[in-house]
Amino acid sequence: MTYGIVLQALADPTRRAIFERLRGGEAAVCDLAQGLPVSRPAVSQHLKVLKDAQLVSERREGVRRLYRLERRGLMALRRYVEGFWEDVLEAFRAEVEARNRQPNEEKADE
Amino acid sequence: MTYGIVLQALADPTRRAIFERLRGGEAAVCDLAQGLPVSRPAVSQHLKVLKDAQLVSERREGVRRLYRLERRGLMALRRYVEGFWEDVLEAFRAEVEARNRQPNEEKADE
DNA sequence: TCCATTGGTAAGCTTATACTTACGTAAGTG
DNA sequence: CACTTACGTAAGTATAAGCTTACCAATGGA
Repeated sequence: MTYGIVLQALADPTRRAIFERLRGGEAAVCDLAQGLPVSRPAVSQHLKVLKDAQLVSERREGVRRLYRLERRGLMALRRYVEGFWEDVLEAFRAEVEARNRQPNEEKADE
Repeated sequence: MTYGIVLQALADPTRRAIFERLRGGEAAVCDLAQGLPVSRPAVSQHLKVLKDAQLVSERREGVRRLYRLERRGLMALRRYVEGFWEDVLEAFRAEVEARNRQPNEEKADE
């Protein structure tokens, strides 16, 4: 049920840019803000959203706060997508099979 | 690059409800609207967004339009998530390994 | 202690978005 | 040919969401 907040968090392009930037390892807020077309406070706000979605975590080091990827959020999203994917594949297989069985009578029972 | 529109489409709870409802097979717009707390036109608008994201497809049958799950959109999202997931796991493994190698000198090269 | 760096938060603005009602259209039915 | 059913779209509105500037707290030198 927590994948909703994850999807919402990743829906924003700026937030995705931050998230994907952290693939390269942890980074401080000011570093993230550089290279983005938005202000540093905006980045802070985005990081809060990502953190609430458990997509990133924070670690203090002196004055700086280093953000890194956090597995939980992505894991939740992954579970959701994979589960759905299985269903879709299964439905697809069933449909193909049904079509092969009765190639000329698709609407037999309607 | 098309996963952005998919994420945005699935970010909305009502849209997710429609999407998940279609797990059970194809359904017409009016059927979808029943069981949702929004009007039928709202459902139509949501379906358009889902269709643009290639998460659903449409089929006409008489007056009705039957919507069903479409694999492309979910596939794009799946690729994105899986790729990211691999990276995260890899980073995690590398970190654990580094920690095991030098248990008392985490900040050796800083 | 004073100042610089870092970053979170508040307040306000502006745009995006999800909703509504009203309307037009296409396909079946008497 | 009316009439009904099922939908999409247009127009308008209200709330959400992302951005900005201004401000405050905490840390680390000089």
